[in-house]
Amino acid sequence: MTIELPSLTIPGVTVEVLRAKCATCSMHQLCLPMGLGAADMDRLDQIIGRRRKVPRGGTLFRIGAPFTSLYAIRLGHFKTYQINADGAEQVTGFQMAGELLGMDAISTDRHHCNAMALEDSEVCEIPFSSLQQLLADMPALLRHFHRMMSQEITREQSVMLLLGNMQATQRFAAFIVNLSSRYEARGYSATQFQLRMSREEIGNYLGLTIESISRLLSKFKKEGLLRVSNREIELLDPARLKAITAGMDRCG
Amino acid sequence: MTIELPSLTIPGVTVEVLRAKCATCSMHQLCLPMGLGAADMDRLDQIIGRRRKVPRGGTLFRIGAPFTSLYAIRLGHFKTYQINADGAEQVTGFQMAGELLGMDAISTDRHHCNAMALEDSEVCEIPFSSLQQLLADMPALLRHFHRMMSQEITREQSVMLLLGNMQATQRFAAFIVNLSSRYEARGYSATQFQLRMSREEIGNYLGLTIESISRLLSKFKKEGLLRVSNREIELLDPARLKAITAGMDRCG
DNA sequence: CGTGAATTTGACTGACATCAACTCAGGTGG
DNA sequence: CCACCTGAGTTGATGTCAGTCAAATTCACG
Repeated sequence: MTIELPSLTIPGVTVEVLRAKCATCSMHQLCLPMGLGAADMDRLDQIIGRRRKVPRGGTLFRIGAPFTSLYAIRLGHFKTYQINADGAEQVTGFQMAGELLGMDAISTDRHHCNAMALEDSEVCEIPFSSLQQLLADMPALLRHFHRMMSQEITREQSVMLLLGNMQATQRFAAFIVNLSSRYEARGYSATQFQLRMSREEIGNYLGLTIESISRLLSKFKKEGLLRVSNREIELLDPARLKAITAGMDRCG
Repeated sequence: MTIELPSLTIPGVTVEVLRAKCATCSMHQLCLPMGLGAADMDRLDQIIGRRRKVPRGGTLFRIGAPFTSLYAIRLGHFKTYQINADGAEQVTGFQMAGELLGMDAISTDRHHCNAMALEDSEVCEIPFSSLQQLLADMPALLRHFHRMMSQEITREQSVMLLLGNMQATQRFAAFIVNLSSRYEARGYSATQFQLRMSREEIGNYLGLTIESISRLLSKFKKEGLLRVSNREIELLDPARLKAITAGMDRCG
């Protein structure tokens, strides 16, 4: 187990999490926050299934596929998306290393969304049946697992808020700020990072068109909020971006 | 324990659930689907805390309040809503008897949304610490609890789909169809029911204005899809409504 | 009944979508 | 090395769906 990451910001609260990771996989999200003893940690390590590489554009699981495992992202980025009855996609989230995929499939034993790698990525498979047995034995792990599912619920609620009553500018600022804080939590720069997703995917996620995203990027650039070069982004005025996110910025 | 409800439709799959309910409370959602033995059922009954009445317009819990219990709705209807940084509300869901409230609070031990009764209602308090102990002992209950949390995740994903890429007409049809199937699952009429929420609350939930909702109701009425009288609604052409929901209806 | 709140309806407006043309980056092959 | 190609992204002109504003109507309740 190696010390690695500083702290994780959960909407509203900052918790000390992700401080180390398993030797087997980067499962910060399952191993860590609850101070498991060494023996417990071993048991957890043992149920972690095979690692799996997913190439850029590759699919980790599809809607309707039987659910057997959760997936912890070791490396890379994913998007999850739903397919409407009329065939339209809706991106429901972007996931990065240290996050857990597949929790929506527990309800019916089938996946409810597709998960696609945005770049060459690697995941750890966690057979859910094994995990369940462990959960029954390890209250701390159980509690943490519940926190993770709950966190996914609150994440989605924020997206509902975003889609339901924010304007385009506010949505986009919120998106940038969210990415920024997630990279920061992982020990990366909060002000400089690469967008792993296309403008189209961002637009789809935010309920906007690709043209709108492009215009918003230009606007933010012009206003000195961002430096943009292709998918490389630098936040020049994080405070103001946060203000826009919060709807406290009326001039933009 | 009394036999009561037929079956519950989860998006995509129909599962036999909710077949009976506890004597203590109408906790279909926790007691039922996993064939608990009588002894287990007793233990579950014992941890159910006091019943609590919430009058119309009353608040069950507020954003930021410490999390101690989940709440099973015995009777009545609730709405949950978030408050934006700039004070705007966003309704994140409408809940009815047999549904569980408060799961979003597990992640940080604080509530992330407000829950307000839409009519005089009654809930059972389920102290989460007691529930956790039970979960460790009863694998079937544990599995079911996970299903419920997962179901909330998929529910929210559908709302994201709705807000992210449906048109007003489609959103509203989806809303009506969703209510209809939930009432049907509870043994009530699928074609005739009361809207417990105001036009404003519907609009807020669907990312539309109260005027738009009003116009949509009128439109559906004119097209012979609905009969509407105040908050009383009758579905005259459920099949066509479902078609609109699915985006398969281009004439509307 | 009467009063205020909720809802409906209509006219107008605006934010974002759509359509279309153009630019640019990165890869391929001559 | 450069011409070409392709797909991603940008920018501008125009259209439209739903929002805003305002007034009329209905409903709920004392």
